[in-house]
Amino acid sequence: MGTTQLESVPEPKYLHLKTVLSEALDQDFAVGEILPNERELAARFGVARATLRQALEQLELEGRLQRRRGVGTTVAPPRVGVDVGSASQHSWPGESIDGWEPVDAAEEAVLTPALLKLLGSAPGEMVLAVRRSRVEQGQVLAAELLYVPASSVPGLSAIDAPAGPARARAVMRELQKLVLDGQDRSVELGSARAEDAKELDRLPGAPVLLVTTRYFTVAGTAAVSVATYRADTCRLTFGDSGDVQITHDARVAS
Amino acid sequence: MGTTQLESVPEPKYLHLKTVLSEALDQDFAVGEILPNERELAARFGVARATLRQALEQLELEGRLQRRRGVGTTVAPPRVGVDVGSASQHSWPGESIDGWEPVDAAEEAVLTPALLKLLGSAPGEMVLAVRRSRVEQGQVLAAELLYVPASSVPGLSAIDAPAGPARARAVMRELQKLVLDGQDRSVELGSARAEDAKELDRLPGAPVLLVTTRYFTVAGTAAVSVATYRADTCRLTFGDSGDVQITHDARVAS
DNA sequence: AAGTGGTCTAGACCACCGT
DNA sequence: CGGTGGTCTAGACCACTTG
Repeated sequence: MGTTQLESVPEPKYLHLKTVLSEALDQDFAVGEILPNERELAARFGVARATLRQALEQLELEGRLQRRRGVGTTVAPPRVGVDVGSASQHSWPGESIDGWEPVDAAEEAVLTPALLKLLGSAPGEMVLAVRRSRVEQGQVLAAELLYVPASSVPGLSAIDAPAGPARARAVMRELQKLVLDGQDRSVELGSARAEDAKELDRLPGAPVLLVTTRYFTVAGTAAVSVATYRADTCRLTFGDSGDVQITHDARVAS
Repeated sequence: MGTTQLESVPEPKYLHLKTVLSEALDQDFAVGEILPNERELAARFGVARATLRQALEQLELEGRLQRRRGVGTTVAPPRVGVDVGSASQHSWPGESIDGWEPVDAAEEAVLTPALLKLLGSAPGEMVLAVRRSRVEQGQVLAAELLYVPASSVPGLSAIDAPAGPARARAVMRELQKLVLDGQDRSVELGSARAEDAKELDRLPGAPVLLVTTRYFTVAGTAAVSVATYRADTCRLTFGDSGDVQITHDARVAS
């Protein structure tokens, strides 16, 4: 008798904290609003900073918060719906106006075994790598590496544009002359390599969605794209009628 | 003078640790093999356990490791390619034999504002919720909640199967009589709710891939599915020729 | 009971951003 | 410069699995 056992399975502190914070975000904060700093929040809830951070981390993972070193923690807007192309269409990305910006093209292309397998090309064969980034409303949403075996695009050797965006654009133009026969795509969770992290304005190791696409012509695999999307801000859509909108009913900060 | 500045931008310890471990996994360990425990690993690398854990956490996130409380940390097999349906097909999931197992069906259906919006149905309307789980090779890969407005399926009220799998199966049968007019899909990162976590044999908060699908008939939105996939073990494929295989060249443990 | 990973603490210092 | 989030430490205890 006496002691009431409220929770037979006591919830970890950071999980409880997370739900409490989550509700507070819905009720007491507006999008863009800045939260009290971590030390103060921790004190307010009577936990160590590490515990508080564990809760914040998950909320950021879910796209509810945005944390920036030296600045603070702000309430994130609902995730952007990013169209990744309906699988029924089969088109090179960037054919219509959709935010893909060519960055550079290199001939080296560091090929992992996994990539070689995807390309289905002989080892030692020349493979171009085109770097592009997907920008929307001034924010970089994704960084892409497009691997193109030289053999799949005849006109490739004639390109003499200087390194940089111009060269990348030239490669894309050549590529888009090919008639696509099909494509397949896969999505998985990853963490940003240092290089991509910088491009995405995140810290290395930040969670990202890895979208791997193979482009086929009748001749075989014409190219493989590996696109790295910010997992915190992006919701990938595969719409055939793609106006899916999940909106939090949060007011906009003044 | 004297001190050589080796790294102008010193890499965080846990990141360096991660790459070291990653290489060790490729070279010195076989899939399924069990690693030394965290305390020993930390000591071996001369770091605090928390730091070691930060590295392990990311490797698990990338699907390289699997950690189980009370057991240990093992080398994970390459991610399973899980077909999520080609967007060009438009079929109810589970029409062919694909691992979806009905679990239960309830009439309550806790509807968040976001879900209501997705369903496009009037608030207060009756909405059924069908629980299913996707099992492959004895492992639960995903947990799904299928929301079905009663109004979209005429035969629904006639179902009198007892609660449990039988009831869920009956609802699915009714549903599959409807002719689909289209569907759209979105994928985003989330963390497992306690309920789903249990189903997926993970801890609450574990990273998951949230696949939201809307099914349309000519009459409008017929159903909305929210599927929660284990992000650590699953690679979602949207293949039209779906044999994408990214394999680590790791040997299988004896 | 012993051993594992999971949670939590109270501190310290560092890297970065703004003023 | 002061304030923010990011990294790191050395401990402690808890929850879980297995023999």
